Amino acid sequence: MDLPGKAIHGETRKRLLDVAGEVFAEKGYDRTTIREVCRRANANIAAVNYHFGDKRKLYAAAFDYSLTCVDEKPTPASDTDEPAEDRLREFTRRFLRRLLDPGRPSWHSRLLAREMSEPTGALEAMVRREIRPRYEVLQGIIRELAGEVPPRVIAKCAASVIGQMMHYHFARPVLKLVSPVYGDLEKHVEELADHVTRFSLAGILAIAVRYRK
Amino acid sequence: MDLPGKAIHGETRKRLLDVAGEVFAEKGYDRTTIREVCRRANANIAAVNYHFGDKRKLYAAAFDYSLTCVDEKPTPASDTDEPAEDRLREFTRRFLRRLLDPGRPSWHSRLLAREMSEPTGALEAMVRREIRPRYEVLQGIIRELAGEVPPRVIAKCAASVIGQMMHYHFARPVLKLVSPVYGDLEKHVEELADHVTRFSLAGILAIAVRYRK
Amino acid sequence: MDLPGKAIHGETRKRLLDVAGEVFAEKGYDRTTIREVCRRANANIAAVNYHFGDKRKLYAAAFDYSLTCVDEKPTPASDTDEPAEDRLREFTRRFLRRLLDPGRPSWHSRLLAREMSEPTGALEAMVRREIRPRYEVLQGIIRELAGEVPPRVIAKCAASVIGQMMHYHFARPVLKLVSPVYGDLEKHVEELADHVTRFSLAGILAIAVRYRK
Amino acid sequence: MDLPGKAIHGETRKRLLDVAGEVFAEKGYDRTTIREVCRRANANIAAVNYHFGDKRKLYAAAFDYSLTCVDEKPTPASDTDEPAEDRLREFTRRFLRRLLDPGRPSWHSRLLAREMSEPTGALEAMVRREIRPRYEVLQGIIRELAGEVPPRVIAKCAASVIGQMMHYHFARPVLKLVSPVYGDLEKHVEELADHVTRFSLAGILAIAVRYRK
DNA sequence: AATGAATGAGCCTTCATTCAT
DNA sequence: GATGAATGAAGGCTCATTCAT
Repeated sequence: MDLPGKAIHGETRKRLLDVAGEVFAEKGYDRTTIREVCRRANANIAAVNYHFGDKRKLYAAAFDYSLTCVDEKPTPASDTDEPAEDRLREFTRRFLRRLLDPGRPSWHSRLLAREMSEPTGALEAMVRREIRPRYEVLQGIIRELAGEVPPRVIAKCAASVIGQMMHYHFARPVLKLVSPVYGDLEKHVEELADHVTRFSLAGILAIAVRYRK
Repeated sequence: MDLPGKAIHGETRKRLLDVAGEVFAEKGYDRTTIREVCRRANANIAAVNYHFGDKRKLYAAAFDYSLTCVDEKPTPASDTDEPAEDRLREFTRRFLRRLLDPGRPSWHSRLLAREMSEPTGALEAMVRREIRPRYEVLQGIIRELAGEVPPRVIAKCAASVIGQMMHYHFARPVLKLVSPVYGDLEKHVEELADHVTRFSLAGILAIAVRYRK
Repeated sequence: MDLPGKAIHGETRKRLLDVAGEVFAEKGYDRTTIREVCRRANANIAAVNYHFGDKRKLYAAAFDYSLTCVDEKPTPASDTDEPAEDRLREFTRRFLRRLLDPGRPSWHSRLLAREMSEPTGALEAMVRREIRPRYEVLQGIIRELAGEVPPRVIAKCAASVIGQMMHYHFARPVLKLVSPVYGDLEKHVEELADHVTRFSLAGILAIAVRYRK
Repeated sequence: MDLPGKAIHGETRKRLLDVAGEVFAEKGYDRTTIREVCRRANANIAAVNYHFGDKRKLYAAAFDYSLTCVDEKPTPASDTDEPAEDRLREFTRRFLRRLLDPGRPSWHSRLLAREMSEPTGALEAMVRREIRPRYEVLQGIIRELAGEVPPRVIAKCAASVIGQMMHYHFARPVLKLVSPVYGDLEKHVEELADHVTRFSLAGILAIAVRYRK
């Protein structure tokens, strides 16, 4: 007998995961209630504890799941033999597109943003699987551009590149209040990518020149 | 002899404000309980209601108070006739010092960070009073460096400069996980300021050159 | 062996309803705490929220439940072909018995009394289901006694009959203070019913005679 | 120096009393907060406790004060040598006028109504000073109409007369729901007084006749 | 006589969690 | 595998009241 709302065996867990990602991203960990998650997932109130143990573990699972969902290869820009400059441009374009494009399942990056400003312990896996690889790709590019410079300098340059882009994500509400220009800017991803690329390119080279003999 | 729980008339409100700032910054809005604030402020549980009305208003007041507490003048770098390059250096140094120096009452900037990632409505005043003036100072410096370029370009450069620095604040937990280098870096404010200045200087000039005839 | 606090599945709701009726009737809405209701119902403090949503809805449910509990048929006096006079006597007897008999679950009528003096919105259903039918029965009897008189006159007579009886309920504390006689009277339901019947019969006929040609 | 809102010495107490009567009548004892009373009386939050001791005593004082405020003589209908029938008419007219006339300071009777349905202990004085005298006047009239009948019978008749009238006060919300006719009726005090007089007159005489030899 | 600050008790509500089925 | 009933801990808030001035 098929009761309405009764899903296929084992489907509940997946639905829970999907909904949890959205809700956690939307409201943050604390403001999210497992009641709402269960309701939106059309599941029983006890389902979370049944499938995941408790709220925290649901969060961890949702977070982890949000990573495996990302189909896009994170490192395609590195293993080519294009010039480093082009690869930098490609890197920023991809990064910003992913960060700002409204078409994407935004809850993924929002989840990340939340996790960054209030880490719950689920961050580590994410860094290992998502963030660090990107940093490494970027550092590879920078190394090629800068030549023989200490790793510390590479690190600073990488942070400078990423920081410029992340700013448009994190400071979004502030930027909009600072000037209407920024409200408009976030819609022009390509323009931003171009700006960041040029700005960073010059920056990297200027830094590097000090370490050349 | 000062018995706990019985302070000088009118002191409680101030104590509440101080403690609230710390706790809100430390735990975020939701995880903060007015019970804890009151306990740490050595005040009665009803004191918040009496002095501020409710939790949200206490938050707003603490936030606002955290702004008025900042004694440092926000715009000393602009009204000199030093070369723009030096003023940029001075700007980044001040900014980073304020952002990262552990000696400062950290809850001020943490409060800001929280407000940025989950705005509660108290953000607007802060932008008007704190953020925007700084952006304007910075944009003044950039304009001087870049010469005749569209305001939109100035805006992008300003975001690039600020973004580099804010990244060390916002992404702190992530950076530490990415590489131990970053954990060390945040202790060397002067070094970072120097890096950001050089990197940005080159970036700004490179961007500007495209708009020169 | 029945451990307290762990009753048969689904029993709690009913127990809550029963106790709530009593307590609300005894203390009024405001003075009633859900804590006490839960304690007396041997239920957890959160049970009210779980089963009814909140205090107000518990009240509404208890009120409604108190209506469905009344097993006695409200209209047996009307569908006979006894003389109208006898039916009036039967009506008042039933009414007063129900109003004053200490053997009955008093919280039912006390709940009604409370609702009358400070309506909470639950009154409408009660009027529709309990009060109006009785008024209509009574008006039927009066119409038969009075003959062709305007509906407005019927209405006034009905109010006069009911009012006499309700007075013993509502003004009970006052009446006892006015004279000890009243303290005694409320125990003699049959005597009161007889009095009200005779008094009203004469009243109705006296009123009616003015409208006869 | 005269601060605005600063009243003449000793005025506060009186203002408090006035406001308290209104608010208690409007909201009932529990729903009334000392804060609101003080605010509306333009007095300090501690004024109630200062002048009256506590909330309950304020209520008692306001209740008592509401009695002394009634300028109208309660017993003018008795000391004439008009025929008893006319005096009954006059009694009901006064009673209903006072009960229903919207022009009067309604909080007086509302306070009484509240006190009747949930006595707080302030009722006794009121009965002694206000209610009992009226009952005695009415019983005098009835005695004159009924002749030699037992006091108990007089008492029942008095309750029948008063009950008819009080019903329009107490059951007002119910009556309006039962039929729109009642909503209209309460505006026609004279008509109601006439009805009650005729109805009661006949009732009293019919009761009395059984005790005549 | 009167005040504003401060108190402590207690209420309703909400939440994550667990139990019995 | 999954559910609905039931729990207990705690949180925000409100209120009458008192204290020091």
